[in-house]
Amino acid sequence: MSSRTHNCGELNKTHINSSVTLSGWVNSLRTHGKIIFIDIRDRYGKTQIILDKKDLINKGNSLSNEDVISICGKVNARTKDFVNKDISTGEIEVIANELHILSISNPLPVPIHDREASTEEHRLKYRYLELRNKTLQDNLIKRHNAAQVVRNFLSKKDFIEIETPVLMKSTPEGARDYLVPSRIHHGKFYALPQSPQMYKQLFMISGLDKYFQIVKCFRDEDLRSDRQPEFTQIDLEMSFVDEPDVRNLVEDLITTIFKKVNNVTIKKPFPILSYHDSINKYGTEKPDLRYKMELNSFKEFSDQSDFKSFKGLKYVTMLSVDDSSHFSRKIIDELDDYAKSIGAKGLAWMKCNGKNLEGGISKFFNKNLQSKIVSNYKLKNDSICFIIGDNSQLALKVLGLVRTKIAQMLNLCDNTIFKPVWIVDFPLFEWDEDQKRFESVNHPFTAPKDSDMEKLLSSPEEVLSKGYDIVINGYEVAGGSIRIHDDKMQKQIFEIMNITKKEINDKFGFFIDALKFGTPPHGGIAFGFDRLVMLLCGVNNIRDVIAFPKTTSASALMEDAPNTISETQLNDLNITIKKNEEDV
RNA sequence: GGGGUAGUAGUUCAGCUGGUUAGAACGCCGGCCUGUCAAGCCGGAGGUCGCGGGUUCGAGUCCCGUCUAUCCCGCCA
Repeated sequence: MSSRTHNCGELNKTHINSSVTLSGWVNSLRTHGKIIFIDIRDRYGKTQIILDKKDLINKGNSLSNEDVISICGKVNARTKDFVNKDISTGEIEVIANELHILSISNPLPVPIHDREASTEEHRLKYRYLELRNKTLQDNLIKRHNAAQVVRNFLSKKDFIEIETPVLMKSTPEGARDYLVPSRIHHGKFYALPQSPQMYKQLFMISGLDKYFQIVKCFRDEDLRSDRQPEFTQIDLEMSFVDEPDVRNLVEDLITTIFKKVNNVTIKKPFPILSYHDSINKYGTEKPDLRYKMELNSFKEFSDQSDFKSFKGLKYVTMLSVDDSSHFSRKIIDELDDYAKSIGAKGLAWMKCNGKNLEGGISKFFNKNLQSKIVSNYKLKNDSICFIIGDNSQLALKVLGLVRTKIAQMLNLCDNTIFKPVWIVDFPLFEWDEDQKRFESVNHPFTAPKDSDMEKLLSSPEEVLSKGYDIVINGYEVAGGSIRIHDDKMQKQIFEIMNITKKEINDKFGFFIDALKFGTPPHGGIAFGFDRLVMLLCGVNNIRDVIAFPKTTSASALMEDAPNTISETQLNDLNITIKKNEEDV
């Protein structure tokens, strides 16, 4: 009775006069007294059903949207005037002989066909209903397709997918771990993996020279529109490779995914940008190259001006935009507020009027200096310059974010265009002022550049790494490195990071031991799979490509997680919950 | 931890400088209707204005606090 001969999206002229059974949801209902139209829907499409027999009409009058029904009937050609070009089955309709009501739906708390017409709070609470929405279903189908392409592509290249533990050891470096208390070992905890980093390197030591996995990872940090606490990586590692080998493979993989899933051709090889250049030209290590608008050092000119706020500052950077007509005083003020909200002292500006500058801080620059600026930066007539100065790289960072904001304002972000870029030559370490020690920029297993080995002890801050990120349209889509495969070097890196011998031994001893038993040179990369799917779907929110996402406070509104647990459960784990001061 | 935005019917919103009984659309319930496809027409039900304080003769509206969602900064090796 509830079986179906066809889905709701496949009937067409070739099926005319056949007897069919369709099952699905009542998408909409149009009652006309002696005839009722029902659009029946499943994930494949919609089909119009006709009820014109008395007993069926009685039954049909009791239906409402989202009831689940099954109908048997005959496929009928629609006359020309009644063809519906908007749906795949629009040339036919099914005249019902039988109508079975399989399930009655309550009125819905969220509309299904218009996702915008409902707050996210509601949509997440009733996510299973929102997932009836076609766009969201299409996103999940695209996600599936991308995963299939990855598995096929890598399998053909002799990679094998191996699962790694989800309950692992907590390590001190990196993001905050999600922790799982042990029942058997009171007072001890497992950590959920931030990535399977050490396991995949151990596979290389095992001789499983090409590994990959599509795997959930967990980081207990605050969320963003492109960041969830649990997320999926395409993780891969290979032996006997150097940077170009990994880059070639990854470029092949990415172009294959975009071709097969979206039928988009991306040119190879991808451009390569050093970390240093990326920061100086775009103020970020994840530049969006769909638009140009590069940052320029302005220090040379600001130092000569009478503008005291900028004089002698270490970083003064300038961004020029061609058409100043988009920038009313109100818009400039908004950009200024934005720059201030993210840490700048302010956003200075000047407009180019032929050979001279006007408005904003232009009065602090004499005419001679003004024309030098115009010719030096080849400023176009009617362009506008935005300038930020600071004694730290914050100036670059903020102007980089202003650049992104302006691009959004000017609609320069076309989601059907994909501009990948490799970011390379990262520093190996950065100085952590709070902890007064060096920390890894990537992770502590990243190899230093061969040419920088001598500087490792004398000036660690100058050492570059064999790390690489791939950025597409301003999203960090993948990151990886060539790893250290020498135990002494690995130990040395931990020592430079001022991790005590005991801690190295406790946390990483097993791993450094493993490196001693014949470790091939190896390297790899991990993709943020959710972000990749975001790009494929043309959306800018990670929740739109995850079936059951978390909110920005890391809770699940539908099932209400996280939740409190019973005394019994706590007792099993030998855990007591501390009372807040206010509660006492 | 910090900043911005939002919270009024099942849903999305309106509600002016504080002033009778808080409105609309969609949805829901009842009725009419043989060609609609966001069907149409008539009628009806539906509200602790997120929560807690305060100011006031009077608060959806003003003030303070708080919660939730969202965007951003910090954070995310």
